[in-house]
Amino acid sequence: MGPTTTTLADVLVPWFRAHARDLPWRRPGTTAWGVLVSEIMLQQTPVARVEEPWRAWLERWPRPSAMAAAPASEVLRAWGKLGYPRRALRLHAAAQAIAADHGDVVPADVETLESLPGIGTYTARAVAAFAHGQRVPVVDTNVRRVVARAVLGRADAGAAASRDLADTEALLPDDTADAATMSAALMELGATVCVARTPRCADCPVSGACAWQRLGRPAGDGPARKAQRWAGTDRQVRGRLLDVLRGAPGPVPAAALDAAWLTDPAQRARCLDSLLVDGLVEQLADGRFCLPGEQ
DNA sequence: GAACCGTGGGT
DNA sequence: TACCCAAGGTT
Repeated sequence: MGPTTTTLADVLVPWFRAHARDLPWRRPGTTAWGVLVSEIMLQQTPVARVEEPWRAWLERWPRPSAMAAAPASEVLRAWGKLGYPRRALRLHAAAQAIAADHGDVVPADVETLESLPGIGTYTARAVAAFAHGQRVPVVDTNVRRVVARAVLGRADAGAAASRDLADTEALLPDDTADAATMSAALMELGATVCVARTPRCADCPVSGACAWQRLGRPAGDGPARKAQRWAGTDRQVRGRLLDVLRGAPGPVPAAALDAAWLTDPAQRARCLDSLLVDGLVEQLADGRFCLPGEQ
């Protein structure tokens, strides 16, 4: 054994205990189901927009079996405008699988979690670590950015790679409980201090050990991400169509959807078809359209 | 690996 | 105003 050295975890774990935001899904007593719901809602959606819907969901559907019993239409309405509604559909399907195949208990095993709809590399490990206390690396966009800067000395994380898991696993303390806290701390640092656009290095607990800082904060290689377009995209049109159906009490005539996008009828038709393919919309025998399972 | 999938707040 | 970005997953 050589001389003991201060690790990133030695600094970040205490920092997290002192500075962590009081988010509802972090409170004692939160179930694994509650953690899973929060993780799905937080996929590409900011924390501030998730807090209220999360509370409402857990009150209405406190267990997977409760949500599994609800029609998909109600799940989509409760999802509201959180975005990417396929996430809601997959969460509904995951709840049905958990209720039917796992005794209404959210699995703790990463592989089993990954086999559920809508649960990928990140979410499976987040649930394993934050809900079940396992010592597994949890790598999201925040963690990749913190590791890129503090450890690798780069301005930004590149594209996600399989290597990310090993890079992060190396930072976890041996103690299982501390490892989960470290993962939460890395995410918290990336979300509140080591942010993408204008990092607050003056307030950073690890700036003294940061490789990017040591190198003089070199600039990145330009835009790491492609600009997201929005106006006129299929995503916008699909959003408009679904918004009509969410706002209606039941099935609507085709004309109601036509009115939602007059700019380009061909695009509107194509988007409606893709929503049908995705299972986000259904058509009744009488020609009207509705949310799935509604009738 | 890249494109696609919503929505809205921050700068 | 435009553009950036957000606790990703699936194809």
